[in-house]
Amino acid sequence: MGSKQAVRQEKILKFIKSFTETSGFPPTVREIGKGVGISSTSLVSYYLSALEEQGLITRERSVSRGICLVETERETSSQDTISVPYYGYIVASAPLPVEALAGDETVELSRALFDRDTADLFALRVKGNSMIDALINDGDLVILRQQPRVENGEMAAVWVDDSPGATTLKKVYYEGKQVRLQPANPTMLPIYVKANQVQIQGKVVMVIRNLEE
Amino acid sequence: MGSKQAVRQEKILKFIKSFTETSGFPPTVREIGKGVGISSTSLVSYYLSALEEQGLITRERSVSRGICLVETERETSSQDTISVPYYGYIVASAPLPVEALAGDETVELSRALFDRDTADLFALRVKGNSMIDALINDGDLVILRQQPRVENGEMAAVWVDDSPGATTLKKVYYEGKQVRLQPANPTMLPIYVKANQVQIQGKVVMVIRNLEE
DNA sequence: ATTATAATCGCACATTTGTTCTATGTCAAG
DNA sequence: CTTGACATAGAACAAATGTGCGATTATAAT
Repeated sequence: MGSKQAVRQEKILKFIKSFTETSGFPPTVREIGKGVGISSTSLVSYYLSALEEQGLITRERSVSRGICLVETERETSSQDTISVPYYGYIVASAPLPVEALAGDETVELSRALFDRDTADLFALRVKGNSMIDALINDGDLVILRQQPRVENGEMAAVWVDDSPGATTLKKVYYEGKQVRLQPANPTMLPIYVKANQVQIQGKVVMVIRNLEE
Repeated sequence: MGSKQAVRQEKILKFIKSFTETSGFPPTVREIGKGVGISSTSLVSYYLSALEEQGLITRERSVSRGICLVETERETSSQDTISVPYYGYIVASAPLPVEALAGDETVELSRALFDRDTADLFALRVKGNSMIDALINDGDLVILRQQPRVENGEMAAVWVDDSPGATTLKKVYYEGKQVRLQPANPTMLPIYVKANQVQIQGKVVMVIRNLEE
């Protein structure tokens, strides 16, 4: 079972992968040791031999950094990034052009971030801070799943046909003939509208805020 | 004109690429020499320096096989995910174990999301909603860049030595001998602490909220 | 407790490898 | 022809690095 050895081997594998990705070349025995908390080069070598035995890595004898990860099918075959179509900005003054700009631009995301299908996703960037009540700020990237209905309590991009004439991000609750649009921020009050006046554009599945650009 | 030097540099470049692809790690100076027909290590080093000057490769000083091809945009898109070490939760009761759990788990992210280096990034998951003032909610994944200082106004994970004894995410302003920790939410008031009482754990570069899991 | 086995460390050694310094060869411009 | 910049070797050296061995400690089985 999850013996200490197995855990460490896993740790070493991860380290090698991470190191190689960031540095451009594999780590040395000593670097691995430092990376995973082993203070003996021979022990690292010991584990490396075990990993080689298992066919998880390849080693060149007496060659510095002579370690090569054996890629698994999953990592090799299915690309681990997905391209999510980017539909531009979501503003509080116009409906979403859901079909219009299809395929124009895309946002690259790691597939590992998502559990379900990634086919019907699309992305929007938030303009203005009118959605701060949903913990969403100006410039945030919102990933949505295109669907006409959501579960109670899920956040969605909703187009309110009526007075405010705006698409916003709110938690949606179906309450009989009306719909309650609940801001994510609990200190703010909900809005009630008739069920036929709201149109679900998609369900919010992820929010990405980049502070560094 | 296609001087001999240019030809050889091209040859070296090709060799490095080919070698790296087949071996899984970059060649040594001597291997390059043998590969392109140069019998002097110093000459290879000489050309390598030239290539580095041109920005075509990256070299780590005194590191065996410390050569890294500078990837062109096209090639980059193939290996476009990075592994960010995941250091667990950030809670309001203990400092970050920044060094402790190195390499334990990782978060896979698309490199395209980042502009700068991705080497010194790490990830934390937010526990509790004590940081809702920073537009960050329970369960959010925060990507930080490990650095001891931030620019005025940037959001950082700060460890306040004093009374609250907590690590939180705040916008940091250096104001003489004291530091102003400004919540991201403009409706909340800042906290002032002495400069030597705060310790910057890292700068927040991205926030990822997954609503679907 | 005792024993056997697995884990772990420290160290020393032999290579490997990057760097540097000096010497030599090439070749075109003055 | 001389000069000087470039190109090339080669050797020498220090640092980096993989490997092997013995010793020690932990872990599990008896």
